[in-house]
Amino acid sequence: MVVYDFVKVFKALADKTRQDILELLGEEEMNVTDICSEFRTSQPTISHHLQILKNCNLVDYRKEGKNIYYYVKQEIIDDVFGRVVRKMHVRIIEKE
Amino acid sequence: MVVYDFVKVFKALADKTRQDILELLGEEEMNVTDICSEFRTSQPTISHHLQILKNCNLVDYRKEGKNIYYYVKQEIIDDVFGRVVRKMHVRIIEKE
DNA sequence: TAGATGTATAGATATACGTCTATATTGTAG
DNA sequence: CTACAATATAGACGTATATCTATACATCTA
Repeated sequence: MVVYDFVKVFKALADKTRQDILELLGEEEMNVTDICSEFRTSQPTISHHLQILKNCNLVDYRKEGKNIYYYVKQEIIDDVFGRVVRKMHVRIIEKE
Repeated sequence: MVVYDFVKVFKALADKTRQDILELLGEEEMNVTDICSEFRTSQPTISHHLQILKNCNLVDYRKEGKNIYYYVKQEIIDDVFGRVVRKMHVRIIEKE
């Protein structure tokens, strides 16, 4: 059974840039250069954010030539938030 | 319509002590002294954490004499996580 | 009204974090 | 092999955060 460090996960989510990156990657995988072009932040900073998201297992990457494509690990997102939702007794209301 | 600052909320959740406080309060409301007795942290520090949770609307309090009882605002938790779950396309798996 | 109890605020301090520039690393193509 | 393109790492810097002690504020009770 996988054990999550919820503090680590929430810390990763507690930054606007990383939230935006996750939202971007939620649509489709992207390489670092393309991700960077969506922000006014330097490439090394984006790289740093990607490492943080990777460190808590929310994203992963695959290499293709000199490009590195990052993508969301949806099973992990599902699992983590499933646990959070149960732990916090969240009632998910369906959106009309 | 309420607009949440998700960064603020996740920052509030990105601390073990605050997660533990929320879990405690998830069971039943508690006054500050009783909350403190569950931690090895000073009372001012606990007070500080409670203010942070209060600031992002995850908890509220009621006064009763010289005691202040803090409690979880479950509707907010439900609403916030409902939004997060939709935004991140989370599939909640029912636990067997 | 004094003292005691419960809680918050102020101020100090150490550590963590987000950002940048400079540079290293990896991979491709001439 | 060299030059360029894509990405990561190193190191510096300012700000934010978690914690503490001391103290203020609020409320009850004798």
